Amino acid sequence: MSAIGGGAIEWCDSSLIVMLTIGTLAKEVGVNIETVRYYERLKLLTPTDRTPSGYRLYDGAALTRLRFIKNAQALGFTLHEITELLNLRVSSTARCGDVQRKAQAKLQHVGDKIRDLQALARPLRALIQACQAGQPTDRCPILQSFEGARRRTDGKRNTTR
Amino acid sequence: MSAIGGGAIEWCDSSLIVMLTIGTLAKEVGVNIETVRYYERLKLLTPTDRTPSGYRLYDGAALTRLRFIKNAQALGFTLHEITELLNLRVSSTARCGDVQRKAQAKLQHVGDKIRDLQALARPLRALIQACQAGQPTDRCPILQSFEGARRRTDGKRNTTR
DNA sequence: CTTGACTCTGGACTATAGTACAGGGTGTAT
DNA sequence: ATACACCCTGTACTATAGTCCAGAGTCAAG
Repeated sequence: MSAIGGGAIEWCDSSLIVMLTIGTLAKEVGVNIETVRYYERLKLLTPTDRTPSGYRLYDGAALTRLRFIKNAQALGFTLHEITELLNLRVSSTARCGDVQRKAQAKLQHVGDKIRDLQALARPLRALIQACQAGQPTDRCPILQSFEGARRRTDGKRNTTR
Repeated sequence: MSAIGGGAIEWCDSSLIVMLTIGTLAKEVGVNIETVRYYERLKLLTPTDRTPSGYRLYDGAALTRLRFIKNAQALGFTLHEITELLNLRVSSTARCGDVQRKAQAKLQHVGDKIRDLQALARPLRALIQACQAGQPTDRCPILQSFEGARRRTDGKRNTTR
């Protein structure tokens, strides 16, 4: 069916490693090939290796990373924020207090999102119930989801520009 | 301080109603004035009324609606999806089965997001703990968040084009 | 040794979600 | 009556996140 096909097999210091070409990787995750190259431009996903002729090769870690990116994106994180998330790790070089602060901020952010989504789920359930009972609910019930004080945790929309 | 100022007051069938000008509304929610006008172009937020000279006027419902839009957006919904959410209601005209199907799909979508965010929170907490214990965790721990079968609930990325 | 599916680079194009004017009118405090 | 902060329409520009394409090279099968 294809010339290079499923997974190119490489011999690498006495262990068998399956490497994927860009097309296979993209199909596996369900994204466009161009998107993968775009992420490379952004330094978000670098090929594990290249063939002598210049073809990009990706290993399982790259696959996981690409899947992570698409998932985090569906949760409302920008590619920039995803880069930050992926760089969060306690390395010998990174300052620990720094990592901890960033991780805590992200955790707060994630917690806020979860609460907001739960708030959104409630009127949706109520709407489904009202449907079953045949009661019309004209004034849109979804609107009441996020009542009360506004947090604005994420410091976007900075007017200083 | 300002010419038109806080909230214009209007007398409307024997009840006092505070109407906001576009600038006040925008400041209240923390968005740009142009954004409000942009949402109007998209038919997402129509002014409640206009002054004789053509100034847009907004009531409390418009304020709630704008806040909802900004919140839903922070949760990863597109303006198009938000329009759909806001149109979800059981009206005399809307077919109930239809509304129920859409609401159920949205609820599923919301549930998936909550689960994914919870999955993302776990390694963040683990990272903070590892930090406190002073253990380096080189291979990025966040990556393991979304392991297992991929859902792809939202039918984006349709290759038929 | 050609054919077809695949890949490369570099640049142009698109959609979404705003932002930023320009040129002009409105409203009110001094 | 004029200054100043606000509003109007319309058009152009920006950032983010892709997506498409041209022209050329690569790889495996027939």
